[in-house]
Amino acid sequence: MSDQIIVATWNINSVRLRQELLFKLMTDAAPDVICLQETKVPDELFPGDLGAQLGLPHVLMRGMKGYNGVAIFSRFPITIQSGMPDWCAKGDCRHICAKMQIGNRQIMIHNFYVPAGGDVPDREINPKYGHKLDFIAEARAHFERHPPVSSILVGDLNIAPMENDVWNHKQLLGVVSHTPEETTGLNAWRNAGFIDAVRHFVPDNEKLYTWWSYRNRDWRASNRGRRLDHIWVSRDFRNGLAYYRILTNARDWDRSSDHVPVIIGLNL
DNA sequence: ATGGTTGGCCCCCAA
Repeated sequence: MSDQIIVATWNINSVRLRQELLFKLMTDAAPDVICLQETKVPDELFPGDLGAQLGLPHVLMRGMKGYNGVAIFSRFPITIQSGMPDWCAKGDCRHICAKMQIGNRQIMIHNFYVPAGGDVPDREINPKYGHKLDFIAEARAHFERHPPVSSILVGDLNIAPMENDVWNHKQLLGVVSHTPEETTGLNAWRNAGFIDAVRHFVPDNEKLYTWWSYRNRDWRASNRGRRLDHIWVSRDFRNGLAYYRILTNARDWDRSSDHVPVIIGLNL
């Protein structure tokens, strides 16, 4: 017998402002696990009973004042995995790792918020870009030293790695999120032991987006999207991949995030 | 080449 677990990832862009939208996510996708990025709230101010109200009572969070912040809501008990690296020694809140026991299987869930990287794709001029490249290089090195098993890695990775992960490949080659340095780095990280769970289902020549800028009058009409939000699974989970969903309609939810939820069903 | 919008917080920063 195999259990199926449904995992969602979403850059919610302030969990306090948009917590009501999580109930829509529950209605539409019935996830067992929700991983959030950009919660933008210190732990002591995190909405305390939100998880219980969602029916996902096991909650881990790592937040700070004003920006960054990640959280995991789960239907099943989870415990934090301690001893993870402090990426780029910044002490910021861009990663949380949970262990989950389902039956006799122990599953690891990594929730990442990769630095956006600023505007100029040159680390000499723009330290944020250097931070981003260093972050993904460290993450790659970590998973090469510790190859993932029974692991799910999700998050806003802030990189659209493939040509059809952006609305115009040539035009975005010099734009942070789609530069060759970033896409090469992200692919190397993934190849440390993961499969792109969404591209597992969707051919490379098909456009896929999870983010549309706020700076468009009509995001759906212009459709200048990028696929910045990802779900990867370790190679031992390949045969368990059951389905994926990108909740594009969430971009039209009331006061929406600029990112939409990405979901997979995984048979364990 | 530029501007466009949003959230958090304390007036400008990060995205």
